Amino acid sequence: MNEKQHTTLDSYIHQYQLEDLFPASFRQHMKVSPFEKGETLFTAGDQLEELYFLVEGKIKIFTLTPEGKSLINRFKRPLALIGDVEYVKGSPVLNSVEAVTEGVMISAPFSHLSDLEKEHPSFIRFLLDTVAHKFYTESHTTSMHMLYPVEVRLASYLLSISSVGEGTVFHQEMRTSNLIELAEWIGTSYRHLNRVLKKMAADHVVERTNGSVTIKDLEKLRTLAKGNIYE
Amino acid sequence: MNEKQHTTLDSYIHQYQLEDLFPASFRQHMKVSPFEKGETLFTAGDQLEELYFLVEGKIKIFTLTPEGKSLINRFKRPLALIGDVEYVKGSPVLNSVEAVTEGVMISAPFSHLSDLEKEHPSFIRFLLDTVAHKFYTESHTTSMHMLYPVEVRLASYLLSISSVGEGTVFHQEMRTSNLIELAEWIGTSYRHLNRVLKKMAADHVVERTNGSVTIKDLEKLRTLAKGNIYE
DNA sequence: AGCACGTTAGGACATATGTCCTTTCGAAAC
DNA sequence: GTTTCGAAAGGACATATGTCCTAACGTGCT
Repeated sequence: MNEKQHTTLDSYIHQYQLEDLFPASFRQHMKVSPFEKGETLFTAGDQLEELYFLVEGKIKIFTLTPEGKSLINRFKRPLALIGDVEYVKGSPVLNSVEAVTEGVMISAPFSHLSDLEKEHPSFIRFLLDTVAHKFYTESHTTSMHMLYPVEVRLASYLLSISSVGEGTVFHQEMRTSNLIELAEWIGTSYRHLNRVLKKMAADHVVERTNGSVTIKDLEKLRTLAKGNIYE
Repeated sequence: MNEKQHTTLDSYIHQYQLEDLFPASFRQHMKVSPFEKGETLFTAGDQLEELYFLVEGKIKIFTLTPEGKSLINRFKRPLALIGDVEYVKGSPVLNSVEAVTEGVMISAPFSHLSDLEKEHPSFIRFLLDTVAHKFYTESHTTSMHMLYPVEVRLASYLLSISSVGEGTVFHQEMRTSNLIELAEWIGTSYRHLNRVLKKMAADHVVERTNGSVTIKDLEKLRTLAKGNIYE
């Protein structure tokens, strides 16, 4: 590892307060890997050899069926772990991962992590916290996806991205880069998403202008979401 | 704790090889709790105080919506943990739990588990393994539920309960106690399940006699399942 | 301007799935 | 044997969602 990389690694570790997790002696095993927008980072079925930390950029985790359908499981921003479950279970990659923006990951080989576990049990606790949280949110969204129609899910999504300060409504745009992606995230077809959006627009819940969607009536949205919200 | 309970607790711990996890000194904090068939064990939103181990019987984990719909997340048989994620995250119970049969759970208070963590780090590793596995299966079934129609899910289910010895097909009955429960498990309405079953029967994939379903053509079933299988 | 391309928007139709209701059926109770 | 009751089976209809296709639109490029 060259000097530049070393410096970068340390600064990321400092930035995210990972000093306790990775003692200085361990960092020699770690790597810094930048990635480009749109790049395929991992493919379902891959056998991982390292645990990755997303420290910059945005990625999406998704499932692809043999028939070509895709379902976005979640988006991730720093600080996020990739490969934690795979490390623990020793199983192949469950979902594919793609870069939504450019970014950076730092990584540590599985082979050295088992040593780290022994010397720093806090690392196991860290993994446990991470995986438990993943399970919690996954379980929550699953129930929602299974039990409510697209309209409710869309309303929940819109609520979750509208940062509502006390009473003041900031009309926000969607965070997904486009409607196709949003459809994959909500778990429906683009066509159907469009249909539901049109209905919401007709009911003055949202407004569509120039391909962007703006929230008009937060209260109606809350009613539609039936108390559900993403994450 | 009386003598009887003590003996019972020890025998369960022995049976499931939990000796290393719970040193003798810790066992005084543990309880044995039998439960009846149909009993509601936990309700979503409860605040848990103990970690439970299912050591006998069968339970189901499910979600209830305010509208009364229910979705079965999974069935569990010994040895299974309940409350692991809640313990780690300190959050209220995510899903309701009901006893399918009578059974027994043993439990340990959260308050003492943090001590156990310090003295026996292997306990954390045990939790991590458990939660990682839960996440893995949850994620798998989620994708399947979102991406495939009921017919595929039903075929997968039937495959997963048909223990197929080399070439020999054991025509098995379903493990869910009835079709209503099966519908909740697959994530559809009873009516629709019935419809799909009828179609499968018409195609000679299964046979329905006296309310029980028998697998007739394993190969066709495999084709229908498209390589998916539960768990 | 004119073209290329990805995104947005929506019509027409097919399919998947849900809701409500009625009938049948078999086991258990009387 | 008759009654009772929950589960099985399915008809009729409504709704949710998917598929295929076409058109409009905006942005960047030539």
